[in-house]
Amino acid sequence: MNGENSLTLCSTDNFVHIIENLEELQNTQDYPILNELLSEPGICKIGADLKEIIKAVAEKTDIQICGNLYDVQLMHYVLNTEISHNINFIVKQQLSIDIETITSNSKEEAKDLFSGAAEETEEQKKERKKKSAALCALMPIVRDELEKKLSGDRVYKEIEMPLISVLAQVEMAGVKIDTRQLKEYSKELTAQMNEIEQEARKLADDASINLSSPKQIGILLYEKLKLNPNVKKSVKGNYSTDETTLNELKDTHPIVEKILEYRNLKKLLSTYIDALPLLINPKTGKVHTTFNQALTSTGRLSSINPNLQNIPVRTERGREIRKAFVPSDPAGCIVSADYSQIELRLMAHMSGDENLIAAFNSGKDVHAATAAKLYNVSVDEVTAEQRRKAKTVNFGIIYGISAFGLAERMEIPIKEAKEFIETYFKTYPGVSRYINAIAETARKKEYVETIYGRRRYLKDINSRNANVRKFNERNAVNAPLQGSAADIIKLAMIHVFARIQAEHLKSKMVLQVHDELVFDVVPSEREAIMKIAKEEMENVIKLKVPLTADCSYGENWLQAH
DNA sequence: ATAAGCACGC
DNA sequence: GACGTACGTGCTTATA
Repeated sequence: MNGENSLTLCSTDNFVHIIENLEELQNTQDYPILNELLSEPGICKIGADLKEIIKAVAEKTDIQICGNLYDVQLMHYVLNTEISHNINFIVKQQLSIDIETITSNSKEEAKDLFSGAAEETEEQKKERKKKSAALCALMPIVRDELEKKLSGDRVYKEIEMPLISVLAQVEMAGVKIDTRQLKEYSKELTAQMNEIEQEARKLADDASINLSSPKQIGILLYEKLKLNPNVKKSVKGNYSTDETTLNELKDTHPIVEKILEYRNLKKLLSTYIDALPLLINPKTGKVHTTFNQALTSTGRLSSINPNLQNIPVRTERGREIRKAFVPSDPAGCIVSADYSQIELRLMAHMSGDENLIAAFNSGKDVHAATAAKLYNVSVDEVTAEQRRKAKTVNFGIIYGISAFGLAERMEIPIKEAKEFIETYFKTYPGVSRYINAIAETARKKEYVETIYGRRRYLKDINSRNANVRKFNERNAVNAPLQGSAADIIKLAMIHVFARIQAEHLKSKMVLQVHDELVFDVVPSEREAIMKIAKEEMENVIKLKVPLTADCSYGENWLQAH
C-alpha cells in the first residue's frame, strides 16, 4: 500500500464509525485519539462517500480531516463512469464478499454512539469491521487500475480528491432562502392556478377533470374536442400532450393555453415555491443540497434534496423564485460568476478551427459572429432572427446535431436544415473534421476523453443498430466538451476555495450550476470575492481562445445575474 | 413500489 | 422504415 499509513472511515446509514486497521487502537470514540488520527496528513483516509463522513465529523467535532482521501466509490467512478458504483456491488464483484447485510443504526442510536453514551452491539461491531476490511482491501485494487490509466490517476488526484472537501464545505455552508417571499408568492400563484383550473374545467365542460393528468388531457383534447384528428399515440398508446405538441394546438381551442398555464404554475409551486421552504434545515436556517460527485457519465456534478441546479430562470414567473435566494447577512450580497460559452470555446480549442477561434478572439458575440458568416453579412447587419438561428445551430453542434433534430427546433424543413448544417461546416471546416475525427477515435478505442483525460466509455459505438450507433456518436462529440467544462469548473472551485481560505475571507461558495459559481458574500468582501472568482475561473487553463467568466452581484441570486 | 409523462436547469 | 440534440432531478398520475 505504498507504505502510506491508512485509516478506514466506514459509515453506516446515519453514523460514522472510525475504524483503524491497527488492532491495538480500539476505543476510537476517544476524542484525542480521533483527532490525532484524522488530522494527521501522513495517514491517508480510505472509505466510500467520504464527503458524507467529512460532513458528519465536522458537524459533531471540530476535527479537520487531513491526508489523502481514497474514496473507493469515487475512484471507481473515475475508472468508468458508465457502470454501477454501488459500493456493496463493487465489493461483491471484486472481493466476493457480501457486506449488504450490515445493519444500520437509527438516528437516535447513532447520536448516542458518537457521544459515547451507548455502545455498539457485538453484531454491529463485527459487521462494521467486515465492511471496513472490505473497503481497505478494495482500495489498492481500484488504485492500481487508476494508475494503469495514467490520465485517470491524474483526474482523481488533481481534481476529484481535492474536490471532496470543497464540496463538503459548500454543502455545509448551505444557501439562505427568504421563506416569507416564497410564502407570499405561493399565495399569489396558487390563487392564479385555481382560477385557471376553474376556467379550464368550464371550457372542458368537465368539473372534475384533473389537469395534472396527461392521460385525461389527452382524452379531452383528442377524443372529446377532436383538436387534431391526425394525432399519433405513443408506443404505450398515450396521446402526447407535452408543451411542443400543445403549442401547435394553441390556436385551435382556448383551453390549450389554459392547460399550458396551469402546468407552468403547478410546476413552479410544487417543485420550487412550496417545496423549498420544507427543506430548510432548522439548525442552520438554510437549504443544504447534496452534490453527487460520482454519478454523471460526463463528469458533471448533480444536485439533489433539493436540486439547486435547476432553479427556474427562463420565464418571468420562474425568475421570481431566484429572488428568494439571498445572502445570510442582509447587508451582504450574492455574487455569481459564470463561464461564457465554455463548451463552444472548448469546441474551438479542441477542433482547432481557425474561424471559430477567430470568432472568439474578435471578442464579439459568438452567435452573432456565426450568423454573420452563415448569412454572409457583416456582424452589425445580423438580425435578431439570424442570430437566434445561429445560436440554435451552435448548440446543436455541441449536442451532436442531426438535420432532423435541427429542423424540429428551428421549425424549418429538413432540406433547409441539411443545407444549414452544410453551410455551417463550410464556415467552420475544422469543426467538421473534428466531429469526424472524434467519432473515428471513439470507434477505435471505444472511449473518448476530456482535456484532462477523464474518460467516457462508449461500448456500443460499433453497434450494428444504426440508432444505437448514432446515439453513441453524439455522445462521442458531446462528452469531451461537457466533460472538459466539468473538469475546468471543478478545478476552479478547488482554486477559489483555496484562495478564500488563504485570504481568511468569511464569504462562502454556496452553489455550482455546471458553468456558474454562486457565493454568499459578507458586506466587506464583495470586491475580493469577485476578483478571486474571475481570476481563478479564467486562469484554470490556457486554451486557444480566451476563457472568460462574467461576474456580478446583487441582493439576491436573480440580481446577481 | 415502479413506470410514464412532463418540465425545470445547463 | 425508424430514429431524430448532451447531461441531470423531481413532481404527479397511473398501473401493478
